[in-house]
Amino acid sequence: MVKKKELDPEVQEMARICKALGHPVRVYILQKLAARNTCCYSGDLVDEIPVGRSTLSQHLKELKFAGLIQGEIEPPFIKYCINRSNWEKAKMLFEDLFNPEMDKPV
Amino acid sequence: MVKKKELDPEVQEMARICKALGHPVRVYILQKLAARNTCCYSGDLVDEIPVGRSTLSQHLKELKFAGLIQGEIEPPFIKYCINRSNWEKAKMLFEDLFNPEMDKPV
DNA sequence: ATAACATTTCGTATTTTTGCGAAATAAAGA
DNA sequence: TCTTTATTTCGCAAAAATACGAAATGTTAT
Repeated sequence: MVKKKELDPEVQEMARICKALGHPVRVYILQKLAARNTCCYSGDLVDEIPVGRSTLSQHLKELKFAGLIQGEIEPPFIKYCINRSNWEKAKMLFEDLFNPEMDKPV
Repeated sequence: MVKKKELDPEVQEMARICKALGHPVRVYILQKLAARNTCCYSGDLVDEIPVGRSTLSQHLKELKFAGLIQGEIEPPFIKYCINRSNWEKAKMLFEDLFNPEMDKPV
């Protein structure tokens, strides 16, 4: 009898990351940062994304809290970029999900 | 001036999939189905997951709606398994996100 | 037909997420 | 110091997600 009361921490972590990715604005930001391997500024993003400044700020905050991006102050801006180490961890989690070893016990 | 009013459909799709993955129970189910390349039944799952039957049913419904799983009736049960074609599509979306071509235009 | 079983839908309550504008913060320049 | 600029926090409202038990649905077995 596998009467679990809580799900595996790895499962929790995966869900946490996916939740952070679960909004078009946040996907857009991550896609941009990941693809160009560069950084961006809140002020630039607000011209490309259909949300107000404060809302965008909240999305950035969430991505930061989830560990997927990091921001450093570069006056007069705040420069955001991918948090590489966590990004790699997330990448591996997704790779495990989509390319699992098929020989697990029943 | 790239004054977008709506984000790219691909971005929307990605967010939709991530949202479906953004809950521990749903991650658990998908992980199980993907890893063992097999099917499962609502009645079995309810013993491993700390939620009630109706709640589990809703999560399954959401995964089905998102296209990630499919259910077929196999009386007296309903057998759920991965929707392989959509699963491959999702896999590719994540691969693109994590392994982007770095030579995109600025 | 009716009883038993597996699962879903319904109604509802609680919590979380999303979004905005106004006000706050912080730093740079006049 | 007083603006200006860039961004965040606050306070709030609206919408969506989560969870549950009760009732409904549909199927199999008696």
